[in-house]
Amino acid sequence: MRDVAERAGVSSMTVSRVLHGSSAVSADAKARVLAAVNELGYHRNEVARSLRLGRDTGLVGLVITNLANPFYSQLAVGVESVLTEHGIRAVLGNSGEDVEREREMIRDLVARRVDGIIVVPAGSDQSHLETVRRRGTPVVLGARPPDGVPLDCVLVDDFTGARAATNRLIDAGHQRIGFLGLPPATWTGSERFRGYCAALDAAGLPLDDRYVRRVGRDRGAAERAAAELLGLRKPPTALFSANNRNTIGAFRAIRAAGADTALAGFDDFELADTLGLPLTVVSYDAAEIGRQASRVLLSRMLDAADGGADAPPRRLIVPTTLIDYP
Amino acid sequence: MRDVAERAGVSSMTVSRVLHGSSAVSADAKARVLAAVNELGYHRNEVARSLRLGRDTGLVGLVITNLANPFYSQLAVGVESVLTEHGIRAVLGNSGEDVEREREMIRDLVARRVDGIIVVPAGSDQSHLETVRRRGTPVVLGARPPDGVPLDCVLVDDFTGARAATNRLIDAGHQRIGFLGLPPATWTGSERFRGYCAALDAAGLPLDDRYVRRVGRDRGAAERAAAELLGLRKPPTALFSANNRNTIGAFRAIRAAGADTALAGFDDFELADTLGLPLTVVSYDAAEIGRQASRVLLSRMLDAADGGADAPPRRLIVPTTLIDYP
DNA sequence: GGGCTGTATGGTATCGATACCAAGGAAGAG
DNA sequence: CTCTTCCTTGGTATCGATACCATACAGCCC
Repeated sequence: MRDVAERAGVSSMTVSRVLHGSSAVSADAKARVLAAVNELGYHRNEVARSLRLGRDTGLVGLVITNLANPFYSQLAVGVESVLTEHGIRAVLGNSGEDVEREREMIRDLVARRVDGIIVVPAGSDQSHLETVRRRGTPVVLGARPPDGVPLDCVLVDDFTGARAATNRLIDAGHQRIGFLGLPPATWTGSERFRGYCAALDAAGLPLDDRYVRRVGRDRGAAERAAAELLGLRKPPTALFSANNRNTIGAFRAIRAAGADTALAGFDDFELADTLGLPLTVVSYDAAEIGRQASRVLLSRMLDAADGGADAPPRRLIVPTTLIDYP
Repeated sequence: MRDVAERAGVSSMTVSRVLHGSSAVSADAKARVLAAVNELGYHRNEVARSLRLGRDTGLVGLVITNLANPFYSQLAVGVESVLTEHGIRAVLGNSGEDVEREREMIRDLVARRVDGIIVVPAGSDQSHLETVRRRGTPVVLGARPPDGVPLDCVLVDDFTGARAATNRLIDAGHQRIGFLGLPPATWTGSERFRGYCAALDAAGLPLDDRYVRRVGRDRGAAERAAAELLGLRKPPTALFSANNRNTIGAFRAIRAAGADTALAGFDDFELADTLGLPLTVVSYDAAEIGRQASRVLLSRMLDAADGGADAPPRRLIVPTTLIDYP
């Protein structure tokens, strides 16, 4: 910057004013400064700027449990797109569902003085996130709810989506509908099961424990569980599966058994239209979770910069839609 | 830091030394400092540190063309995993295959004084990347080769993979093998076509232009092109498709036609084993590209810190393997 | 012309951590 | 006992940009 000032024949203050664009500078000086900037290919040093301002690094932390999962990578795309519009960059962290790694990453991001953090929390202990927020760095949760701490979050409408998919099966005349899903300890697993139950209940159908299997995220386990359901003396005529891995497992079991069991599942996936069986999926825009989380975070960052009020935590819900294949 | 120094009854220099861990500090002072750090929950301000050092922000830029594509998100996972081992974080940019956005992002990353940049270049004009490198910020290309500039890169072995897949078809006795692929202007498109040609050539089979279709990345277009090939008077008995979208399009066309055309394709994909037709795919570890790119970048960063030598650009190749489904 | 307002510009201190130099103190050698 | 040497510690300047205050000068009114 000193070089630019010297070349333009002004002081570094004038250069700063031109680049920052705040106070009045004569047209003449401004032109000379801009010319010098161009000639020297000068960039303002953002590190020094941040240090002086004591805030506004223009960086936001993004901690995700598993970036290789298309759901989360789309969420990241949504985050990146909104932040970029505001001249902010995301600093990436992949926690691999490990709370300890998440904790370290958050600690590191705070040391780097990021202006805010978006995190898909790996576990139910979120005390470190609340600590960070209380110290003045806004935190927004994506895809999973806060647990005992007052944090903003953006969630998929798991309950409504699961209920709608189950209703689609009920409307088609099915009365014995199996459930293939995640352990109830996870938010998503519990909400989707709740939607399934609510649909049965509203239709006056009984909830039969023999038709309910919790298998985790593993495709093979889902396939075996679905095969078991199909092998019952009085098998379900339809299955609702609570995520795409389970849906694929169920699909394989149905095809292997040569059954004509109807299938509906949470999560769209790329080849859903190519499998060759009728299939209903609950679809939603994963990037939208990221976009909304970013917008909430940006507004919190503005509040924080104004020394602002501690508004109560917000909970935003991204809607789902049903898609029927083929 | 001043607070910590005061509480521990030492100067800020001693605190710095304890945290940085370089010079000798008495066990007594060290203990008092660490206690004070714990009590106050102090983190070193990385912004100030970077400014003082004039380098070593501990940040690396990662500019990707399309993070929503599983190939690139896995590449990002590989990058992140290696960088994290070294206490470095990735700053994310999603260029959307737009050279202008890429250029702006690179400019921004330089202003933020990142220690290095990994980029999947969006276009053939890479002059801005070379400019950055010459100014002292190491740059490594992922998944696409440098074009007229001496940059390091990590590539998939497109040629060998395509040749091996085509050979698999030839070994099965096929003599009329169609090609479904990307426009030759892209590196990947050209290399994979070259592999296909080399396999035919080595087997003494003629290259027949009527069996070659370039369709881009669109699945529908691939499906139509494959249907055309199958509808020829003397249709190919096997198809090689140059990426997973094309493979899926070809699969749909084959199934729709009720043909028993053999199929081999570049890129593995999640449901390849569930489609129910025999299929050979060229598989590779996308995360490995990211890991290798990170390692090359780290070694360049060390060189740069040592004021080091300008070693000639390196080109690393990630191998492929054939997988036969089912 | 004196005093006043307002604009354009420069000087200086500062953000927080660290490099460099200097100095205090203890231990060991002669 | 003194001198040297090592070990530990503190003071000060510095990285680059900006907030704040001060200053210089032009234009205006009475």
